[in-house]
Amino acid sequence: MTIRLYNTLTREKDVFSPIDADNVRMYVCGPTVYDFAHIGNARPVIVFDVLYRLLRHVYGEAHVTYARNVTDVDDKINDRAVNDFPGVEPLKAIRALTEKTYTQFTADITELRTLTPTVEPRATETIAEMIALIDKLIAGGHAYAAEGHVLFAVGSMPDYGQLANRSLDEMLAGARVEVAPYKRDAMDFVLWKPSDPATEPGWNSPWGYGRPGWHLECSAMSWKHLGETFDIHGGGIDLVFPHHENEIAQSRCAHGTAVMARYWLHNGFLQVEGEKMSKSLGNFFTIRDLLNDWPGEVLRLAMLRSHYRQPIDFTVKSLEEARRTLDDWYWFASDAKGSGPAKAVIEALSDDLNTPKAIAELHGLRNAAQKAGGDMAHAEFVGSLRFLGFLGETAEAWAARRKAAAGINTAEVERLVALRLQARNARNFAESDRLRDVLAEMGVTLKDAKDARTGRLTTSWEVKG
RNA sequence: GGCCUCGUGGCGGAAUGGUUACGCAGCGGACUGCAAAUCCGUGUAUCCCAGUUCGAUUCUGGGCGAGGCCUCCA
Repeated sequence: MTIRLYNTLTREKDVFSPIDADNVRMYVCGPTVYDFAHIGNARPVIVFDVLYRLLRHVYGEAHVTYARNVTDVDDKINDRAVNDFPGVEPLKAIRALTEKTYTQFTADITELRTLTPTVEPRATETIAEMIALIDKLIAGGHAYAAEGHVLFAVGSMPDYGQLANRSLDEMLAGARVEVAPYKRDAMDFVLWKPSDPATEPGWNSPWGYGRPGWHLECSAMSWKHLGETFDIHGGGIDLVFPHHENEIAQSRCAHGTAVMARYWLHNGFLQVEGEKMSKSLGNFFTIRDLLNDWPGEVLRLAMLRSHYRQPIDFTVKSLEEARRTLDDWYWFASDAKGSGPAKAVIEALSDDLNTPKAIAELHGLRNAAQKAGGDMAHAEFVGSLRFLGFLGETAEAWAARRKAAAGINTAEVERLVALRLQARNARNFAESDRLRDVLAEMGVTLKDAKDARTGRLTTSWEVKG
């Protein structure tokens, strides 16, 4: 199976060929854990989860290493920690905050049916590697210390700007950065900055008590867990510049390598109801908010209905459609045993993670199973769904969610359903229709059928949205 | 100002140098006391202009429109 991936580095769909097929390595920029994760944060988590699943399928579960970092030191975290834990020593305060938010994050994305990465390194546990990286950069003439800071010298790297496809001159022309007086070049970025021991977290270093720059964290964590060069680096498209560009600069210059990662993948942005999500517009949703109203699999399906590089417009309508689809899939699959994923699904995913096409294949498998009615077709449909992270619960549990959400009193509903069936059998249609309306009012949908053997009328019910 | 995406039916959303998926909604039919659910079937689209070509939605150029990045951001 040939996997093709759109590589930001080459601006083309490249054939994926791992450095070591026995150990395929992928790094994805994870969350900065200072608050609840929002639905935009969920996109890369879901997208790269699908890629992880595909790689495991193709190369074997034991042969893929997926690292997704946790940024647990950052100025936003510091500010929040000072606020939430006044009087607590800074390092302890940020740990308390990040421990809490990281736990929330994990709980949220678990509901999105994402697999746990092989390793989830924390920045604060990778400080030694960061200092070692800075040492290497200074020794190689790629960084310099100035006024308690250590800065990366972009001028020391001839092809800086390769990922963003931008030259230094172009960047300077449009730059809106304030230039600190101690910078040699306006585009130089910070690797290490001084901390006030009283109010800011910090660590001892050869350049004084301080903390790492954001970009450095990912270079250190990927190095520690995946090596100097690895296969895939992922993240949101907004990270291309400066974050990923700077990671590349740090890692390549420190290790003297031609590439940091061979394939750079970036997911598109998410909008909400046609507008950029922001707190001021009032369309800001955390994953937790949405999970209160929608099952995680609905969010997951709604997300995968768009190709990962396209912008996605997250709307209530799209969630409703996704829920309808999953209702049908759960109902139709009805806990059948699954086989492995269908070849067509794997092929769709192998073409730069074409999840919309993969979903179309799922519909095709469902309809084929409908027509064929055989276990084989059913098994492939179910197996493909499971492979993509759906059908994570029983059909009964899925239906129960709906009942719980609608506040259904099961005993009362069944009493009314029985009464209606009685009226109907007595051909008292006025009464049976009245009861049907009462039930509809409660959100209950009835399904009438005839028992094939006895010829008796039967009624089952469910909650539909 | 610089860099980069994108523009497909009512909506979402793939693909393709020639026959344009799939889902939702709509419509018709079966079933039903009538419905619903379910099943079967079905209409509708490639932003505009020019070029290349036997043929373009697809390639090239221009235009118009939408969005992103260049600053913390998934």
